[in-house]
Amino acid sequence: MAQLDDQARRDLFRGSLDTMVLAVLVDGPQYGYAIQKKVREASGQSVAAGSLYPLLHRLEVEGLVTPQWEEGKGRPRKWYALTPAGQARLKSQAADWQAYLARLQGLILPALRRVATQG
Amino acid sequence: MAQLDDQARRDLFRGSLDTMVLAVLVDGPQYGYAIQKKVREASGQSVAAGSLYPLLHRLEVEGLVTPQWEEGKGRPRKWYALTPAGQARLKSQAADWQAYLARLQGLILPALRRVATQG
DNA sequence: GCAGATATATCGCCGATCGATATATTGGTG
DNA sequence: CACCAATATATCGATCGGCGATATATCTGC
Repeated sequence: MAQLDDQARRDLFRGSLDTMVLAVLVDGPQYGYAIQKKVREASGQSVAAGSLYPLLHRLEVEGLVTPQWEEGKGRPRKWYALTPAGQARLKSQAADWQAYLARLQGLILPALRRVATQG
Repeated sequence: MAQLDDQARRDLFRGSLDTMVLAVLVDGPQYGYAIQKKVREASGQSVAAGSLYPLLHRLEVEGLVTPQWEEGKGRPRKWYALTPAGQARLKSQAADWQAYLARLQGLILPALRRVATQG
């Protein structure tokens, strides 16, 4: 992927970051820092800590995830687990996302082909 | 597609509306109201006029589209044509979008399958 | 005359994402 | 020991795009 300018990178995540985080949690509880790395690996884009932690707080307030502090060595970790409501949300949100993508592809893919032959 | 709440619709568009509008213009110049309808048909989501017209002005300021007033019966129409810069932008932006999508699918599709079997 | 579709435009509000910053612990290097 | 990088969570203000509301104007049909 080409290097995106700041605004484009910002806007790419909009609409999909919530879903990505919920999707990461399907395989079991994760803590913020690990989620950040997983999202980065999956998307190829860095998520700012200033985006992720407020997002996790929002998901918690909505009852989609539940936190669990882990005391141990180093800075304590806050593990987040998907609630049943979170699973339901992921299901509908990811389904909506798929439907939206399918429609967009019907517009963008032909446009890409046309512009490739023109310019 | 299920009915998206306001915030979800806002965020979905935020990362793709520019690209959609540029894609619509690949097939030739269009005026705002017609673009609005085409985007609605393509995406299944309504674009607010208060989103579209400022967006067209931004694209114009960036030199990605050029306007042309059409005098005639009824309210005059402002036709927008894709510039070479606009074509180039569409090309790179749509390509970035494709790459990003491909990566996301690798995360979200397995998650959807897992959550479907769980709950 | 009046409602509704067509058509463009602007305004202030909202909120997600960001970079910067703070805080704290651990491990490695000089 | 001092210092830095990585790990780890958190908050703040700035930014900026999409939104609903509103304004304006023309045409058609009732």
